[in-house]
Amino acid sequence: MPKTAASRVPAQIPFRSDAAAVTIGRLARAAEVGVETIRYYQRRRLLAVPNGGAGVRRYPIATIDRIRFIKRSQELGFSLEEIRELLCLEQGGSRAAIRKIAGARLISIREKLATLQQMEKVLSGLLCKCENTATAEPCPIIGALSADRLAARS
Amino acid sequence: MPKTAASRVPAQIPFRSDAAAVTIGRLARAAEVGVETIRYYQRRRLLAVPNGGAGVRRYPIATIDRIRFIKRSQELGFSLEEIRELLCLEQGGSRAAIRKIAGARLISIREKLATLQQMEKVLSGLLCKCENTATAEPCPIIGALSADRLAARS
DNA sequence: CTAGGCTCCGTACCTAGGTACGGAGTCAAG
DNA sequence: CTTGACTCCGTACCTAGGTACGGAGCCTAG
Repeated sequence: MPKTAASRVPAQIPFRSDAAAVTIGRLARAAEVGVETIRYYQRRRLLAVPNGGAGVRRYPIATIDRIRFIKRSQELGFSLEEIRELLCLEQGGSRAAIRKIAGARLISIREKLATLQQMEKVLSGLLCKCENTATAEPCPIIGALSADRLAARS
Repeated sequence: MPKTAASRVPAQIPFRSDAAAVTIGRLARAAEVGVETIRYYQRRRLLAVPNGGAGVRRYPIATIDRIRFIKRSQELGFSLEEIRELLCLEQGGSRAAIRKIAGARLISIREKLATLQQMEKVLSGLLCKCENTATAEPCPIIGALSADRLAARS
């Protein structure tokens, strides 16, 4: 059996074991993020720095869930600042405040969608036109980009 | 009549007038970008630095069109690096090379669209569920973010 | 006891697309 | 000739979300 990270886990946490706590490296592996990422989240105040000021810090295992919460929130498009607010509201949460953050994010997602859909429409139209134009002709894509304004319709 | 930028235009460019040329400030106002943006495009090699090494540079008025080309290309999602390539291909262009750049950009736009559409679906579903849940219940949005994985269906 | 692995901490670096600043030079009008 | 606007040039800064580095301290197995 190789000396992996998992096999090096001691049977009991040696000293000052406040209800199952791990070092930052172990936490990072468990949550599948980098150690630097955890420190970064601490600087951004998404994660607390454990109270003990001296020596190696110990993190409660619940921190793993907190990091996973962050990652899942990012998948929905939330910024770290928004996630910080969501984490504040998580306990005893004001449902209205949570809906407000999520609603704002939804609006911005829809705005980005509209922008991208417009880009997609124009660009696919231009590509199509370029493919159906004689090789001797000037490129319709370059032509459109050189024109006074981009045409939305092919 | 106020002493605007336009009114300060001399009737004739005073000296070394190579077929109508302007200073960077005038160019920036004409193309509706900042002076710093033009310098930035020079550093990124999207715009040439005029040949004369000494004193104040003069830019051919065709540079205005070049800057507008850049701006319109950005509206279609092209990066500055891609735009630099498009500008190289603009003259005597290989149509196939242009299509290749545009096609790659179209693919990445469609990928972003798919990601955003997924986000939109999940988030709008969660918001809807949150609005239709009793106030006493725990927030379904927080619940979903705390769950093992985000549900794609409401 | 020593080697190694890990942690702590600050700082710098990365992408992308700029924006801001400051000192020195230039240029044209009054 | 002076003043004020502009230009040149390098460098630093910004957002967002991290990643990388390096020296010093800690901790544990052998």
